[in-house]
Amino acid sequence: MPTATPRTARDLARVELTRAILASARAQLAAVGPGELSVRAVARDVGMASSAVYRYFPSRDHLITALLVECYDESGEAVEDADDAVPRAKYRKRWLAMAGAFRAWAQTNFHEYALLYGSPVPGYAAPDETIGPAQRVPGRLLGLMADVEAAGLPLGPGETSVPRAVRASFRPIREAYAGVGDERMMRALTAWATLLGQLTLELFGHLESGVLDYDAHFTHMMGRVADDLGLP
Amino acid sequence: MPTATPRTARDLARVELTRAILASARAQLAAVGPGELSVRAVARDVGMASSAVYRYFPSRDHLITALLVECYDESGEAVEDADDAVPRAKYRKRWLAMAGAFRAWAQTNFHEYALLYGSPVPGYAAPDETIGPAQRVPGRLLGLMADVEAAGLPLGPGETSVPRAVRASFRPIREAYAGVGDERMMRALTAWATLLGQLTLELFGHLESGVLDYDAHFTHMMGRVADDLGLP
DNA sequence: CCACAAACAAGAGCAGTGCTCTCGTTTGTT
DNA sequence: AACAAACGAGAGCACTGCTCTTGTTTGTGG
Repeated sequence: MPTATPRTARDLARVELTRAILASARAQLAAVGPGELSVRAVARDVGMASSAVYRYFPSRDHLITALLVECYDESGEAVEDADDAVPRAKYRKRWLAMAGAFRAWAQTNFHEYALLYGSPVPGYAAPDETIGPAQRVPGRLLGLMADVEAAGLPLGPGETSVPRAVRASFRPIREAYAGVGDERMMRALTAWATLLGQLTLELFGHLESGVLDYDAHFTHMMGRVADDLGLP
Repeated sequence: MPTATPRTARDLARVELTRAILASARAQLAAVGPGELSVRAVARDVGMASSAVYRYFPSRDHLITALLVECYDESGEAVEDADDAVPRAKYRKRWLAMAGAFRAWAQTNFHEYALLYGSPVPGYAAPDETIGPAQRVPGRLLGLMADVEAAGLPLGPGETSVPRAVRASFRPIREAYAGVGDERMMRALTAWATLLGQLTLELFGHLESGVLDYDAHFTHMMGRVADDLGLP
């Protein structure tokens, strides 16, 4: 929802300052992590009293919400760009490009990744305005699945039947991505879980004494996931 | 490393109070999440000045470390118990039991799960004493793999060759679980990522508007992972 | 042009935090 | 009995999110 065009100088100053506050908060996020984000530090950074910041963001949680959508959008755009840079019919390459782009974004934006996919910030319930941006990344992955399905590509071996209860369970997703079959949908959801789990393991240090070459490990694992997804 | 048997009354009081402090912190963790854990609140709870707590835990981080090992051990014990309750040769059932027990522990100990597998606590580097307990859960999963390998069970279809670089990359794990082949090891690591990723998605609310029946979804997904692991 | 209300910025203040320092007391050992 | 170590409590520092009050700036309707 784009803000109405600022008519008065005050309106302009408001959007400018809002942007500056958000930018400062984002810069801090690069250094300290979501829980340590300090409104007072942001205020010092943009050069005003801490109480003045509350004119623009009524609470710290509102600031975090803004950061949340910004980061969801940023990561979403990163994987969309990566997807768009690959010919539409090169399905496997698209998947690998998206997974790689997502990982690259997470690596260079560690605290932002933690904000999005790590522990939820305490006492904070994500408002509805975040669910749209939050679904950009998994949405693109399912978009790839829809393309594959439309192309009539066969699934790999190991076709398990999806029980009725499970099928009914992800009906909300099914409706948003009609055309993707149950089996493929189930594999796509598993792929998303694997991708996120692997990134969590890697970035949060759970493989520290077990895996040496994260790049090779990740690439190979995503290739296996591509196999499971039936991407040629 | 068990503490030396307390000889004097003071030593006894010390282990008692240390336990009480840890218990209070753990109780708070059930309510508020790792980042909100307050030393002062713990002090109030056990009925002493906040400064006195620092005689037992030199910093908040040390307290968190103690909670970390306690929770790693607790979750590890939960999956070990689940594993032990199933006949050794019922491999598939063992996997499903472990995954289910791990999920159950995570569900009933949300903040503890967030502490272990969510965003790392800021400015905190997990000391070496945590890596042992941290590997109990994935260790048991790999233990199952070793059993399967020893039984000579074949792997399912889709045998991908593990590149040399990847094979060399998880050499530390290979050495700890000798006997597990590269292919099976790689699948086990993928299974672990999938399990953790799915739990993260589910518990941290990323499936909120997409999946309705978490139980059915999880059980089915873990069954698919069992297929991939070649568990009959 | 002027009055008026809304938006704004700043400062003080509240209740809370992790942590340190000091002080007097208790405890165990020599 | 003497002494050092461990202990508990309190005050204090620097910090946090947030609120309230005060005085100023800005845009607008008469």
